[in-house]
Amino acid sequence: MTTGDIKPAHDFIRDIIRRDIQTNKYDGRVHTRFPPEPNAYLHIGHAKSIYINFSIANEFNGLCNLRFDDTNPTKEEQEYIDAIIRDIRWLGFDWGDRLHYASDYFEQMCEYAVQLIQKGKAYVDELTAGEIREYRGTLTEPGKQSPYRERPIEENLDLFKRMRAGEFPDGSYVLRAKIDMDSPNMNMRDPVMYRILRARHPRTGDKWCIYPMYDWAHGLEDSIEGITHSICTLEFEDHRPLYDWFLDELGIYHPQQIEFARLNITYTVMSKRLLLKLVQDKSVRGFDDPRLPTLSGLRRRGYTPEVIRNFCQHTGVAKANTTIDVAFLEHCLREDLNQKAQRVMGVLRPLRLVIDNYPEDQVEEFDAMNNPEDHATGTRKVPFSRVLYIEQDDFREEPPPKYYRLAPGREVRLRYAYFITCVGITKDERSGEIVEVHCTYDPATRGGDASDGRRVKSTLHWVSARHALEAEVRLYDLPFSKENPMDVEEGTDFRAYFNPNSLEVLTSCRVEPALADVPSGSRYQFERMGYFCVDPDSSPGKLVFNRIVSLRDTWLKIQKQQE
RNA sequence: UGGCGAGUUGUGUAGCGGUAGCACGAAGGACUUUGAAUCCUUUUACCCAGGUUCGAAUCCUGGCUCGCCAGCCA
Repeated sequence: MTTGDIKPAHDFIRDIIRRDIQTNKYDGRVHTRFPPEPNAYLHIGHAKSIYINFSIANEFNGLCNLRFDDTNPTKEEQEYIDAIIRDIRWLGFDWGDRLHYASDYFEQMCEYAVQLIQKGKAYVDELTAGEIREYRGTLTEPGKQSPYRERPIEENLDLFKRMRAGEFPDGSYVLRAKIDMDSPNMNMRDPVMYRILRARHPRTGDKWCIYPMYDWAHGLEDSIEGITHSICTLEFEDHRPLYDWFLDELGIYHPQQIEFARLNITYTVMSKRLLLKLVQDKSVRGFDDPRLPTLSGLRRRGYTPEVIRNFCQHTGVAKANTTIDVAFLEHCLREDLNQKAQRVMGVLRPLRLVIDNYPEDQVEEFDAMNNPEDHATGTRKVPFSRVLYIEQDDFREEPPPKYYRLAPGREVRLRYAYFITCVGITKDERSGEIVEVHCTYDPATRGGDASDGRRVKSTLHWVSARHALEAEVRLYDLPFSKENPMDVEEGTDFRAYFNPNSLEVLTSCRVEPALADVPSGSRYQFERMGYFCVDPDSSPGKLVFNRIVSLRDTWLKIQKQQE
């Protein structure tokens, strides 16, 4: 697959928009928006929505707004506003001067509410929350009308004014739309429009003590901003008749809502509420934990914005609920990083290797390619000496079938350096653990080629013990052990499937000296091991890398087959 | 047993009355100074049953299955 290709974007949303342009429905205009509630960090599911809204606007010469849906101050915080802005910028999207807030429209919304009251289409109710729930009926039984439903218009006007003025305690009154308590659509059974809520709002402070409900506010926000296509997720499908009702009763500009299926990925959870739980119970270290599908987590892990954009583009847009295989995300990662990441040698689990016939004090430098996918990146020098570290996995005393790496008596290549042959091992007398491998090298293979045409079956990465830098490497595995962690057995919680081995910290890794001053966030391929990103915890004295993703590993597959 | 929506290979997606395509995955092979990358080959699908039609994944009818909805959350 070539995720870099430009797909002739053709999905049901773009079909609708093309049709609307042809019929001149909105004077040919296309104006979308991404409307997050600032109550949590964004995750890759949001990235899909962001991608759809911004790229559609871009494709059709339209605009896309960023609008915070800040209608519930009990859950929303400035920290989230800041994080969301940072994440969308990082993804590479720009909303120009069109950063809006639902709270900018509170006054206008109140005026609309008064209009509805005046039309006899809204009333102040004083049923308790519990009573409202009872009166609403169930999915199969119709609701009952509130005894306050037929209050005179003047009284409603007065009460609503006093609700706003702060004359009543929290929860004592609500403003409800007067629609249809018998509707088979629960959303139409006189939904609440305003509640009394004394909470400090991140932007309006204590100015308001009544706040609009999402269902009331959302359609108005889109209308006020002149949005043409209000793209949202499937669960809002049966709210659409309600938005339509509000807009039509008010007689104001009417965008078209289009719903698409939200993104799911195997072995993770894609819900703000659940991600918050993992953070709160310290299963992970924060919203930016590299195991989480949050944008800040993926960024810290080492994802590039391009990976996420490609992924979003190629997962498509549809109305059927689907779950993408996490392997596809990893594919997108490797595809991008393979092009971009500088190659380097790093040993994760070091095993001492001594070249018996190499002069004690000699040091050589070999030229290593920075990126074979991009020769313009040039080469660097890698020091070589008598004592090296190789990967523990790259030596077996008793090699299994199809194992090509180093074993007693076997010859392999050290990348860019020499052919070496294993001539012996040293074991710890007590534990029996191999502590050192002894080899001889063939000076005629300098640079890694045998002039006599001799071949070896494998090439190992290595670092010079004297020159290597110590590093910490954090290995990540899937955050959950179950394909769908939401599919919980009774009495358990999705956290029962949290993968306790999703983080493994290796503290005695060795990397080549070229990595001495790497900046936080830079990405490398440790040859044969995977892609790694410098963590913010890293410093020149104490390097810390996150493994972004391993390389595809054929040997691992062979081993699994052999089991 | 109310309403809304959705069913194309293991996964995701195309198709819009005329040979079911693409990508991921999987399996095999070529190449290889990364068991990577790259290249080649193979593999499996139209939810079911009727109907319309020369011809149906596509249109019609009926069923089945799955998702969402009973916050003063969004």
